[in-house]
Amino acid sequence: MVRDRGENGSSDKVGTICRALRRAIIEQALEPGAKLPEDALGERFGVSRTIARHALGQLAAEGLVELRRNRIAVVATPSWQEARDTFDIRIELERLVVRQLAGRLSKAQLATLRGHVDAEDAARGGPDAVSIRLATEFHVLLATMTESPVLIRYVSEIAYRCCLTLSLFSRPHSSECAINEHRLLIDALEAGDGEKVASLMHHHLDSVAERALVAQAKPRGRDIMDILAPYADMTPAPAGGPGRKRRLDAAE
Amino acid sequence: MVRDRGENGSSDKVGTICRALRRAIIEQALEPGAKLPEDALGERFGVSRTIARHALGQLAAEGLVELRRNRIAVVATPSWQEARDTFDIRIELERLVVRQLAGRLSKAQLATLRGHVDAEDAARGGPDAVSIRLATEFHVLLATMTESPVLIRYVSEIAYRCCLTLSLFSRPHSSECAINEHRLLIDALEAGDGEKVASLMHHHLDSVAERALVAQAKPRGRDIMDILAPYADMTPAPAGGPGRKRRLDAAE
DNA sequence: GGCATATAAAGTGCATGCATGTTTTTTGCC
DNA sequence: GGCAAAAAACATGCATGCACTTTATATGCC
Repeated sequence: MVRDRGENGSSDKVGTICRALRRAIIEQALEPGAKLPEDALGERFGVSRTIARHALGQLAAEGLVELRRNRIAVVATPSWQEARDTFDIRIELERLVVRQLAGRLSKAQLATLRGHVDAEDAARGGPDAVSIRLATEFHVLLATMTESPVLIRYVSEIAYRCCLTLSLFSRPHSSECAINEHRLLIDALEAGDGEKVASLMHHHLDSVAERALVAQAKPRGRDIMDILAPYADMTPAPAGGPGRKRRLDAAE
Repeated sequence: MVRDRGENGSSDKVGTICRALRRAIIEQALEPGAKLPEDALGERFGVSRTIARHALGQLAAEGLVELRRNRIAVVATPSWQEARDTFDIRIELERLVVRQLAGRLSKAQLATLRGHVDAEDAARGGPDAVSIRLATEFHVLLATMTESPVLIRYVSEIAYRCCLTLSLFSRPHSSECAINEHRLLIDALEAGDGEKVASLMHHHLDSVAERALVAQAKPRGRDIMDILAPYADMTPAPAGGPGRKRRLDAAE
């Protein structure tokens, strides 16, 4: 019932593409700056450019994609400042979530949450991208339990944006402590002290942001100039030239 | 510079339509439930259905429009519960805004704000719709001064949704006190105590919501059954039949 | 050979057309 | 005249086509 209302409500084709792209983005299969040509998307998903275009529009409204007139759409590349601001908003929103949830979750819901954290635990050995996605989905799951469509939508949206940001700024993802914090959060929710759990959430998100955005004034390398700086004085090509697939994509 | 990034970034045609519709909605020129056929919009704005459709998609993403498959799009009709939730979110977001702004506004900015409130004052005699719009725009103006694109976007979006809600639930708009609260807010912002002004904002929005949503369990009449209840036992038609223009529109 | 310019390729911006589904009107029946 | 079914009108869902802009490639000049 409460479902949907995250997409636009239009067809399912647009929704499908949105979901697929969203997931690809937050799993870093599509890195920030990666090009998203309408034709390619259309062909890939078996629809016309019209639909692909519409999907890109939705994603742009969510802030996951950047649309520039007459230019190929690209995965959004939030600035450090935007990242910081986004986290600030997220903190307030998620404080609201847990305050509404404290002491009001059923046993089944608590079990669901703990199950999810177990999944996070299980994914610890695997690729970073999956860990980040699962961590994000934990928060979305929490929001879903408020059953407030508006809150669900905003938390999801902003959590995905934060996810994108994390993939941009923090390469060595340290999710171990985060997982533990998720467990503490669930316990506090069960105990039921609203302010206590709000404060826990605040510190949790604060430290996630901190771990990622440690006083880094610039993105860690999305800027082509930064990436190339160390190589600037190397000789043109170390003979391994021809086989190099032209696969830059991200960062143009 | 910081401008835009509220639309989608695509053409300007889509943006123009979005702006126009948004304004029409928050001024109640288009009431909740009003139909928005693609052809009509396209013709009105001199574009094809494709563009009108895209614009509707954007507005749906903002929650101002409801899109149902194969059905004419309509202006959103938020439920009472959604309205309450929306205001809760808004409170947190705007507390964030004023906390960031407290003591940091230039003289020019303070003057701009006071000028806006003067405009609100001047509009007191006029139509309710304009008062509501101006009050909403005051909050958007505040958000803009944070220069945080993310915050600006979310506050604007949610303020417009609240605006829509207000038009739905509170007919006798009592904006006089709100205007005064705006002045107090500005003074507190100038003084610079972040927590003080956050608390002021909290109470301001709380009372706005309260004035509008006073324990009303259902929308004040958007439901056709409610509207018709008092008339249910009247005779079919009091002879004034033929001339009645079929102008229901809202509430189908 | 290096750089500016011209040319081709690729991509978006947008309107139009047809298929399909929904709403209203008309028709037929009682 | 009142009601149910059929048909017309209406509206969306989507693909395709063309014009225009940007980007990549090739050409020509020095």
